[in-house]
Amino acid sequence: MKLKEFAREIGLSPTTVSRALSGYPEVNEATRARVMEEAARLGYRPNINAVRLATGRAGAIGVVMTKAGDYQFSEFMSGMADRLSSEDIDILITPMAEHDTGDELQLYRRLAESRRVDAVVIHSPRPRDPRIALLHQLKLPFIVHGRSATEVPHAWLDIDNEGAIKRSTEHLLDLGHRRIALLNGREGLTFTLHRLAGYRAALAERGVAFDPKLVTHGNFTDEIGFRFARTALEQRPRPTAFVAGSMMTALGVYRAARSMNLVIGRDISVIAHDDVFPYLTAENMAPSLSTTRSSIRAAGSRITDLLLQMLSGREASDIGELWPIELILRETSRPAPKDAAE
Amino acid sequence: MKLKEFAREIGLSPTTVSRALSGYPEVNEATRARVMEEAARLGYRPNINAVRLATGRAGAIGVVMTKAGDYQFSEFMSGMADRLSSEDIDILITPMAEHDTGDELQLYRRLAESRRVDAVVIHSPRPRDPRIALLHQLKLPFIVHGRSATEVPHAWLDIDNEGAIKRSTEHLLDLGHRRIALLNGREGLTFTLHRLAGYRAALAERGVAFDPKLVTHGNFTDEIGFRFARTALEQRPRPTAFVAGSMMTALGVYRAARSMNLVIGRDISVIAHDDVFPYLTAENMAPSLSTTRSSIRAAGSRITDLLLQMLSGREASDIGELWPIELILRETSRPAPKDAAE
DNA sequence: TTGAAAGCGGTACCAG
DNA sequence: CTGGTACCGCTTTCAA
Repeated sequence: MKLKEFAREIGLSPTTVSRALSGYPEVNEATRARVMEEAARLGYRPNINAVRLATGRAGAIGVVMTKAGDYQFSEFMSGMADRLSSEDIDILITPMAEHDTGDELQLYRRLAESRRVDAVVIHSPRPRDPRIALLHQLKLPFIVHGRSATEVPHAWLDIDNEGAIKRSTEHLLDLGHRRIALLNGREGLTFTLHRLAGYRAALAERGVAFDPKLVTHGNFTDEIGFRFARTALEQRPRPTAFVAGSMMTALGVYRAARSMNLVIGRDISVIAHDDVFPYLTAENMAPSLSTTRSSIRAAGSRITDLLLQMLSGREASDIGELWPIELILRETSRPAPKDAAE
Repeated sequence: MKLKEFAREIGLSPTTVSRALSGYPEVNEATRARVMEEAARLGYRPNINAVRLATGRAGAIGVVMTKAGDYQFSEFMSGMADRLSSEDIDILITPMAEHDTGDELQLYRRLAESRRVDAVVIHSPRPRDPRIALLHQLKLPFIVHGRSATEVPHAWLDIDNEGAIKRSTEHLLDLGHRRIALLNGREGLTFTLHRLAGYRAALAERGVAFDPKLVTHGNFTDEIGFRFARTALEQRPRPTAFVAGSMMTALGVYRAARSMNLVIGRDISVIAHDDVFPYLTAENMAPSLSTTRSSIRAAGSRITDLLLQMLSGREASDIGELWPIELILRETSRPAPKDAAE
């Protein structure tokens, strides 16, 4: 059923019906009530594409999906979905094709020009991220999940990566550890740099020398966690503690330690960052894993909320949230073994 | 720039331009080439919402996202994205609100009536899944990821869950195991029933009695894997092998075994189903995990492909693919310990 | 508070 | 092979 038919059916003009259904103030309340009721009864629903053409709104928030599978992605999406379930807005996933890899900007440009989305979320920013300048220039509203040092004003939400890793490192130092390895994220990303900064700051404060051999960069996979931990543990003197970037890398560290007959929580301490997953929890690891934790799902929800605010007129430059991280001590953060103190 | 302007600019009618750009056959090739070129030069792009209104096509494939986070989701999505990256079709995620939980059908009905998607993917079907009848009736093209016993004709793609679990179980029986525990999926879902059938069939063939205490149902989380394995391993005689529904439950089984000082691959065998994740791999577990494997990403890709075929006219009832599963033996499937043979 | 009518930006039928 | 034009279904001035 279309608007015209429906309007005729209930003896009103399309105009009034449209206004009643869209919540315009100038409609008599009694009329509105009747329209709503009749719409429900007769099953009238506006054609979304017509609405979009007429209003120019797309009714969707865009997310670009990189080809690399990412286990955090679905949690973030769930968070977005939580917030959007009460709105008439969808999430539009734009696949990033292989050939876009070299030219990611082109993808964002097309997305903006196609007007398929009202706003987008930018993930994994770099300190000077060209996507930010581009979207700003194209005037497509966006929010950055993470942070960037670019001078273009923009909305962002980030967790305190520097503080989190600093705190983990400090805690391990307090426990007497001196050789602490860091499993960092992919090189060049802002959060990776922040984590490194937190790590170095903690060492510097305690007068512990920074050793680049104790730091690695890469994706958050068990494989990388394992390989790096193996290599690190083969050094002499070997590290007595690891700061792991994710639960997956922590699993790799566990495995490396076991494969060398080292006991996590005794010979080796570990503190990992936990994005909070429903299917893999730090409490349930053996031994239970000490973590800095922050729900990526909550971030997805809040980011969506902020984006909706921007679509209602809030200034992007007003928006910037830095979420603190809690350090949760469990069984894997223990005093450094005496014999390893050199 | 809009079609009219662009057409005037290059001295052609909107009609011809539209046809040239959309690949209609009746356009002179020279004209088409020129139009394409000029469009690129002048940056003309059709307004997607106008196209959708005029054609009635939505340009998107829908996926309903349940509130529960699911670590397989993003891999499946990646697969879809792989296939769609060469098409002008997006993925539309519809959040399932809390209040839809009791009435999921309503959500699909709204999705269909809103015409926001051209087709949808149905996940986690049940033997008599009402969504299938509904979408069939609403004439929204769809494909089922999994299987359903409903008589309504429909397209589907599934992996051979029954065969996979049967094979795992048989293999363990061949190795001398007699008390084999099964960590199954959520109750009521088709794949859960299929897996149970495979398990029971293998036992029956070998004349091993079925013991319901050795079977559990639930989400694929490390937590559930741990809890069930603990309980099972406290029984006397205890199980000597586990067939785990996922990598995550397998992690729980590992932990349970360790917590009881049992050695996986010696005291306890494990074969799990692996959906193939880039960040957590069976080879890299310690000990390396024997699995039945099947890429959920490949399934996402193929399902999308089939959906596109349906949108081009292929009959839904023609489509049904059952993917075989390979059993990959690694270190966790070993002969049953002698002393456990009773 | 309500209604008439002109867009929104394309597509596709019908002529030529 | 190209063009004129009536839609697609809703929103939003403008007028009453």
